[in-house]
Amino acid sequence: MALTAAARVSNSTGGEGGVSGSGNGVCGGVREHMFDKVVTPSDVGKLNRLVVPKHFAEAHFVVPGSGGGAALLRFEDGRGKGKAWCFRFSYWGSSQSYVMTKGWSGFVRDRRLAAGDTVSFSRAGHRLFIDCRRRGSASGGSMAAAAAEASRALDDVETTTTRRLMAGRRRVRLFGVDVEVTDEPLDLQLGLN
Amino acid sequence: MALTAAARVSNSTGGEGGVSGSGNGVCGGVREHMFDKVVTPSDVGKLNRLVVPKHFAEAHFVVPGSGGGAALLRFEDGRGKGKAWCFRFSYWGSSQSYVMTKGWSGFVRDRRLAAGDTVSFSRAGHRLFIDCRRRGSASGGSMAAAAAEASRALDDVETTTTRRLMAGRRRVRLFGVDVEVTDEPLDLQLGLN
DNA sequence: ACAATAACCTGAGAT
DNA sequence: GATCTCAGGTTATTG
Repeated sequence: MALTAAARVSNSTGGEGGVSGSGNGVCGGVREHMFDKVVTPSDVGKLNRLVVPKHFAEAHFVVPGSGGGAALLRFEDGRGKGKAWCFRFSYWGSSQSYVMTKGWSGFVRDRRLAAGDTVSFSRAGHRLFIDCRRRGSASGGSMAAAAAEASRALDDVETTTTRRLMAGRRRVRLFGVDVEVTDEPLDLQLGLN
Repeated sequence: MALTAAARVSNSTGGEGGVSGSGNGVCGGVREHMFDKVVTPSDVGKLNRLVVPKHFAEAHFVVPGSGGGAALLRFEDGRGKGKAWCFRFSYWGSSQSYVMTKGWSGFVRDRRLAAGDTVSFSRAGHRLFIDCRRRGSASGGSMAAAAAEASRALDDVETTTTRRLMAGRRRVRLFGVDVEVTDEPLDLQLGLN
């Protein structure tokens, strides 16, 4: 029952599940799209939290069984301005949903995020990125709208079928690599901005 | 980073800052006012906690540097009925504030404390007292309203001017005496009622 | 299950 | 304007 289950990347990788550390420097030259979400009024309102659809959360961030621990995730600004955002990512058992809490409202303010806009999450290796676009605007990212939609649907199927199997595992995967769970506060492990 | 920093009274007193152990028994014949607080709706609501203004907390209860530890404090009923209340006194790092938690709601219920009422903390040596009065009522205690006001103002000046100097000290003062910090749970040191 | 406790977070106002 | 404080929220844990 670790309250803050910090995730430290280990080298005990098994099967890597993406593009990483191939031809480029350390890792993370290739930017791959993870998922989009059209934000709701609640996501940009006074609740100060973004609900991350469960299938996306479990597919891309963390697998249940990690103790419901929280994580401080750092997302670089997708526009490449060097700016970064740290969000607290956790699971709310009461509502059975994954959320970004601390830090989220800052992003909403800064980027003037409004209901109907789309937030887009992507990564390059272990580097995470966040970006957004106005409602009604074209995808504009690395993926066409149709493809994104297809990908989302695929995610849905995949996660719903595997969720039960995954639940209860002790192993933790974060961003496609094996991680170990510790009790140390995350602030010491992931630098805040 | 001790979570529960217990305070044990030692005899290494330096300059004592009040009236104590003069002509009466052991100590604590003279009742001196510490501070008042007009309680907010939150203080008497379902949050079950009393926010203790930082300058009062640091001036009268504990000095930062003790590790943010919690303490179980025993307050005798100011009306002298032999009744006593034990409150958990601690620091909430997230909101940077001192609070009374466990036990507080019992006092609120028993004394029918309502928003706008005033809680008054005083002491006689090491014996702590708590009392309250209805909103709009005169001071009514052992001290005239004017005197209480003056005392309060003095407290204000003292604490605001010395706060910066006090912050970061290693020494700990509790109720006017030097104390040493331990990691033992306080429940073993201060008896509950 | 529920209530009490503990901890965390943030906006607004004061300094 | 940046920092500090705190009222009022929230979730989480415990019994």
